Amino acid sequence: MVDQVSSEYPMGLFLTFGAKYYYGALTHALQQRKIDRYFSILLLLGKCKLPLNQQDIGQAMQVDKVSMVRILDQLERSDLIQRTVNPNDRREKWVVLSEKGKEEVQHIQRAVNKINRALFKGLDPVEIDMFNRVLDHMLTQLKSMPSSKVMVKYTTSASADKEDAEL
Amino acid sequence: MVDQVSSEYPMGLFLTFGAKYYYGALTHALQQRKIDRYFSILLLLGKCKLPLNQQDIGQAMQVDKVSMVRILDQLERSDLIQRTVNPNDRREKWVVLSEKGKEEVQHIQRAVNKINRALFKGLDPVEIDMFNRVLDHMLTQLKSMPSSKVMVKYTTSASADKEDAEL
DNA sequence: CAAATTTTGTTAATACTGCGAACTATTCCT
DNA sequence: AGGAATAGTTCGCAGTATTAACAAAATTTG
Repeated sequence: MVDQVSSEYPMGLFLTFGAKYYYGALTHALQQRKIDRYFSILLLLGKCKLPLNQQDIGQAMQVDKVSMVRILDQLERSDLIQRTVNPNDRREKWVVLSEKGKEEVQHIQRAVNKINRALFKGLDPVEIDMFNRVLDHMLTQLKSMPSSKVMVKYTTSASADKEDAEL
Repeated sequence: MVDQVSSEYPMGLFLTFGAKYYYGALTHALQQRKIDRYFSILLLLGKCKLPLNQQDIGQAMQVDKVSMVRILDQLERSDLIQRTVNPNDRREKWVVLSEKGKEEVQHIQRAVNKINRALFKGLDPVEIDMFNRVLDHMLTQLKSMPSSKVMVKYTTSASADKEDAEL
């Protein structure tokens, strides 16, 4: 890995590394559970009070509607979510967590909290706060730039884990 | 998009968003050039004084050796790199930029510099420095955690660009 | 020195994901 | 009422990560 964050390389490279390692760690932390993907979607559903339709979720997660169908099919097959037709607009389907889904979200949230804390271990709260604000600023700047579509896909493979260690 | 960086969600989600937007912007900035992928690999080849073999590159970029073959096949077909057998160890192939590759790297580097600067526009240099150090710290922490393999894939599609704007 | 093991690069087969196009059902618009 | 827009779906394509197996070369080991 390009061993240090440097302005000579695309910042996106280091963000990619971070994302990759992050989901690797999160998947590892949750490998005893059934769920191994779509953590953020489940968290979103757990947090949102208002019912969300499929495209709401897609927009929040930056996933196109076709992929969203496939993802929700999987989550529905795993009994983690349910789809119900919005009676006020019968084109829409509301997506809600099942009981089992709510259960899983608890575990996901705990793992996320743990890893998020571990990320910043040893840093000053001021630094953490500044990091979050700068990252926010970066995202805002990036969104304002002209852009070509880029897909980012995450897939996990159960094999080939690194040996265990303490979070 | 989950509208603000928050510790309630996996940090990896925001890193993913950033990476996605970043490469979208970079691809857009370079769409007049032939090359639309593997920017970081080309930059690495441009910066490294010592010759690199395929697995060196893979390790630096966190890409497995099979994928690296395919990527380098593409870059070689596009005349951006050349592979030569290391005479001291004839299993290895050294990967070097072609003349055309060196030319492209100039453009890539300019675009990267421009976008990296734009990311941080309006921020204090102290903040930028702190951001980089915290990101570095995060990567170090993440690498020390137990992990399952996670792939990150980037693909670009020329269509469906956002309308142009100033960098 | 010869045989076994390791390392580097490669190919083949499989699986998954994002995308565009086309389609249905429903709602909105005029 | 009729046409346009919207939400979700299906299908087929393209691109990529993974595993397994393999060849060639180098290293280790007995």
